[in-house]
Amino acid sequence: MIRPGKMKKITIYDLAELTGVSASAVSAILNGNWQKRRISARLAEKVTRVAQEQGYAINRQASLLRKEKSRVIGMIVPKYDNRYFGSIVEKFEEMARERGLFPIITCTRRNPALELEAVRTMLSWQVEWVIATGATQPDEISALCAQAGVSTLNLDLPGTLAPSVISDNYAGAKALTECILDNARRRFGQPIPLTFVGGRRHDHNTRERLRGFRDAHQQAGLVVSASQIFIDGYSPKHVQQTLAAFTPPPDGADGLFRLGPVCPAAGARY
Amino acid sequence: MIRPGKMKKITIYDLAELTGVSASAVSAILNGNWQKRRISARLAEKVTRVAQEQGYAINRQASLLRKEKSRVIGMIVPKYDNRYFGSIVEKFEEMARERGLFPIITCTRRNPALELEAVRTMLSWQVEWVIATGATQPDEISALCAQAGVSTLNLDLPGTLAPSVISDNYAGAKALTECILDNARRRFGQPIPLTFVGGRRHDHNTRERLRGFRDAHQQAGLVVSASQIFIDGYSPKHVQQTLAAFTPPPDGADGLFRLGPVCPAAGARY
DNA sequence: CTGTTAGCGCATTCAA
DNA sequence: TTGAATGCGCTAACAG
Repeated sequence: MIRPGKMKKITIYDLAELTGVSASAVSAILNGNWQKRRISARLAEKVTRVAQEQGYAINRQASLLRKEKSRVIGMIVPKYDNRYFGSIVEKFEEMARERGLFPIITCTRRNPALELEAVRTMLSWQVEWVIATGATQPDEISALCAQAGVSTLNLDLPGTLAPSVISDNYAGAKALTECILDNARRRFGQPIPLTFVGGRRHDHNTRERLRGFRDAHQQAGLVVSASQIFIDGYSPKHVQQTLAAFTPPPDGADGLFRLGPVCPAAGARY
Repeated sequence: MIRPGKMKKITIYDLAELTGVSASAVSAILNGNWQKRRISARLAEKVTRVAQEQGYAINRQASLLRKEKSRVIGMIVPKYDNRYFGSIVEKFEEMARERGLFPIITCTRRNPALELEAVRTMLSWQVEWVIATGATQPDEISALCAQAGVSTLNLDLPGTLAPSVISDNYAGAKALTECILDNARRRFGQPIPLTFVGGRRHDHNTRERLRGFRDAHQQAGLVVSASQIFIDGYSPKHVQQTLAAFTPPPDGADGLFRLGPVCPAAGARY
């Protein structure tokens, strides 16, 4: 078991002393601009080797303080514990790394206050961009970031102050509903209205899905009554409660499905 | 649509000028030690208000450069896109926040090189602790961190250089196997050997689960042959290939299950 | 080719 | 009660 002592962290000055070069030369070499400064390859190699040996790690704080660009990109996301957002986050991280950016991600649990706090924290870390995924208050976030000269992008839920990238929840829900209604018709000889469970009443995606659900019914000549709509949140607990209290209406509407998020990463399958 | 201009970020010096106080007083006030410096409440209130109005956000880089503790904690994790690790990450973030720590998380995809690169990056961000979750090379990570005076902890996969927190995969797999063998005996009147699919050959957890699997068979008087063991990785693709090529052995071993991770967050259910 | 210098924004002495 | 001075580690400009 290693007992990490309070060893002072090694700096470019230590490296300079160890190699007999100036600190600025060490900095240039370690940043890869040694050719620009026409430093000899032999020297560059030596410094690099010593840095390696000493386990030198640049101090990002000091480096960023001096530079004007941070190359830090932030993302807020409602949940990690979720295939949809999990894959978004994983891909985001990969893409950021590919572009030489440092991603910082915060899970904000659909909590408006937490979202803003997380964004404020990101701003204090000098992020250059913020991706707000499934944010409950995308415009508040954009406004806060704009104040600091930081660009924002909305993902999954749209806002009005920044570009938004969203799935077509309307078309997805409509296509899915049509498909199930068709199946029901084939099986039972008549169209049977379905029941809508899950989502959040003020959530853009839920509204879009509900709209698709309604339109598909209407198209099939069916009427959707309020008793077929259960919008009580996404959590399994809420849905379970809804289902426990559920009694199929007498008119035969016993088709039941839960409409969850459509996952673009996996490709939409209906 | 907001067009974020290149507005210069506001600093404590700007705030000092705006309020007619010195920068050091602003710093003290914004950090909550204004009473320690016996600054008048009225002044403190004024500075706080102006800071709010101007949307001031402390520059963490500068702040951390000056202080000796960063209160940054790092976690590496193999996958986000996974209920098990997703819930670990979410909880980790929550607990870090509760303690006033700033969590940075990196998804390393069970890639040893990526793991070390991620840890090096974390060190350059001055993390004070690193949690290595499901790391393929926990000891390399611990050594690297120890060199920088950073403490490590292994989660899910054990190491020898740092404390390790792991699930009891042996007991879990044994109990599960026993249960299925018992069911099979009840149903078919005789014990039928099972087939083990998934996992990684050099993975501690896989070995433990396999050990439990074997011991449960032995206890039931069954012999486990190599043809019953398919350890080809965790990815669905690999498992699918294995299953496609799978032909039940003639001795009746057609019981088949996939042994995945045990999820402590959800409670182990057998 | 290489070293010296001057901040980046902040927190912490120390002096007033 | 308060402000001026200092330096954290690094990079960029400039002077050799």
